[in-house]
Amino acid sequence: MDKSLISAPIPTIRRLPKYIHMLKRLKIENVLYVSATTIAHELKIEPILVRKDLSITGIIGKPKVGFEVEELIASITQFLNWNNTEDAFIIGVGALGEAILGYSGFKDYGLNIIAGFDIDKKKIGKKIFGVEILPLDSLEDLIKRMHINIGVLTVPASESQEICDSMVSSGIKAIWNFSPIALQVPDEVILENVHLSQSLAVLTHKLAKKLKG
Amino acid sequence: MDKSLISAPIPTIRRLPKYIHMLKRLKIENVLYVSATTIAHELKIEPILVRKDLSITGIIGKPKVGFEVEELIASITQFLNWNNTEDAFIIGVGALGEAILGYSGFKDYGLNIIAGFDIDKKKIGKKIFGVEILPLDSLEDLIKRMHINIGVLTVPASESQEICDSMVSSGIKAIWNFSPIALQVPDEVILENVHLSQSLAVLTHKLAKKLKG
DNA sequence: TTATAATCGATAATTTTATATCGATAATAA
DNA sequence: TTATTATCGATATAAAATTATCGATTATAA
Repeated sequence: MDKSLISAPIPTIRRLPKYIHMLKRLKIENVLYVSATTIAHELKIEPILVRKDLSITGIIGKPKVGFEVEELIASITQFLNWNNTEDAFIIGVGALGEAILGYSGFKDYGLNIIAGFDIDKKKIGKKIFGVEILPLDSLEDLIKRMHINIGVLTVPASESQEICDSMVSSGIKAIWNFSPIALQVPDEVILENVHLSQSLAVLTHKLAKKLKG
Repeated sequence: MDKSLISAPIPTIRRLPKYIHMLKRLKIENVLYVSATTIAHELKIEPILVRKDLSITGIIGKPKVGFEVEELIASITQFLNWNNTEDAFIIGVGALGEAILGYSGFKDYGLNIIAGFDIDKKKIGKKIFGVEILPLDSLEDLIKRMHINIGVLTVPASESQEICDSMVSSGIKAIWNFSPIALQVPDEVILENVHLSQSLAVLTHKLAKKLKG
C-alpha cells in the first residue's frame, strides 16, 4: 500500500527532511547502514522517536544493524513525494524571490520553479538563475494553461492577498507563502507559511530568558 | 513579575508573531479593542487557544469587549523581548544573506543586524542595504569585542559547522541557522534552525495526498 | 555452536498541547 | 433599572505527540 497516503503527524513530516540531509551525507561517506540510535544522537532527539518517524514511511529495519541508508532515503523521498517534482511558479522576484531562485536545491525537494512573475518592467523578460521572469498580468492565464499546482508567494504583504485570490481562482492547489500575513484561502487549497518571525520569536524569547534568568 | 521568564509552550511562542502582525494591522485601522474570537476567526484557530496564548504574556482582557489592541501588542512584544533589540552579525552574504539584509523588518522583531561577514573579496568593504561587509577573519575578534549575542548563519552547509564552532568559542549566545545541516552546539548555546525543506515537506506531502486521494 | 549485545518494532505510559465547560463580568438594549 | 448577550478566565477533558518498556531478531564474538 502507498504509505504516503497515511496521515502522519505534522511534527514527524517536519523531521523527515532532517533525516534525509543526514542520510545523504552518510551515503556520500559510503555508509551502508545506520541505526535509529545513531541518527538520534546526531540530531539530538530520542531514538524511539526516530524509529517511529521512519516507520511511518514504511521502511523496515534490521535488528542489530539498523536501516539501509539508500533504502531509507528512497522510503522518505517517496513518502514526501519528492521523487515526483512539481512544476511551480514564483510570484515576486525581490530579494527573497531571487534568493529562492538562486537556491538550486529545491529540485531535490520535489519543487521545480519554472517561471517567475513580477510587475517590475526592468525584471520582466530577464532570466534570473536561468528562470524567465514574466509579467504578473500573465499569471492567471499561465496557471490555467500549464496546470500549475504550486505557487511560491514572495510579494510584499500589501499585495499578497490579492495575488493569492487570483491564483486560487485560476486553480492553484497549494501556496507556499513567504509574506508575513495570514492569507485567507478556501479549505481545499493547501497553504504552507514560512514566517521567519516565528522562528525568530523562539530564539529571542529563549535568549531573553537566558540573559535574565 | 516578569512573564517573559515563564516557560511557554513552543507552539504558543510560534503563534505570538501571528497575533502581532494582525494586531498591528488593526492598530493602523484605528481599532481599539479586539476579542479572542475575532482573532481566532481570522487566523483560523480556536478562540480558547488564542485566550490561552495571550494570557501567557500576562495580558488581561475585558469581558464583552476583549483586549485593548495597543496594550496587547505591548504585552506580546515585551514577552518576546522584542522591545530590546539585540545587535547581531550575519555570516554569509550570498543570495539568502542579502535577502535577509534587505528585509528591514527584523528590527521590529528584536533583531538588529549591524555587520555582515564573507570571504568574497568583492563584497568585503561594500555596504549592502546599509550594512557593512567585513572579512570573515575578523569575525571572532569582533564578536568578543562587541559582545555580540546573536549570529545569523547563511553560509553553505559545507562551511557552517566550522564557522559555528568559531562563533561558539568567541562567546556567541544564540545562532539563527539557515544552512541545511544539523549543527552541533553546546547545550548552553541557543540554536534555532530555519530549514525551508521542512516547510516544503509539509506542503508536498499534503499536495501528494490531495492529488492521489 | 552458543552466548552476548545491539537494535527493531509493538504496546503501554507519560507528557504536552489543544479543546470543552461553565461561572463571573461588563457592555448593550429593553 | 433589569435582562440579555458576548467575552473572559479558571478548571476539566480530550487529543496529539513523545517517551518508556519489553519481547523478538540478528550480527558478532567466545
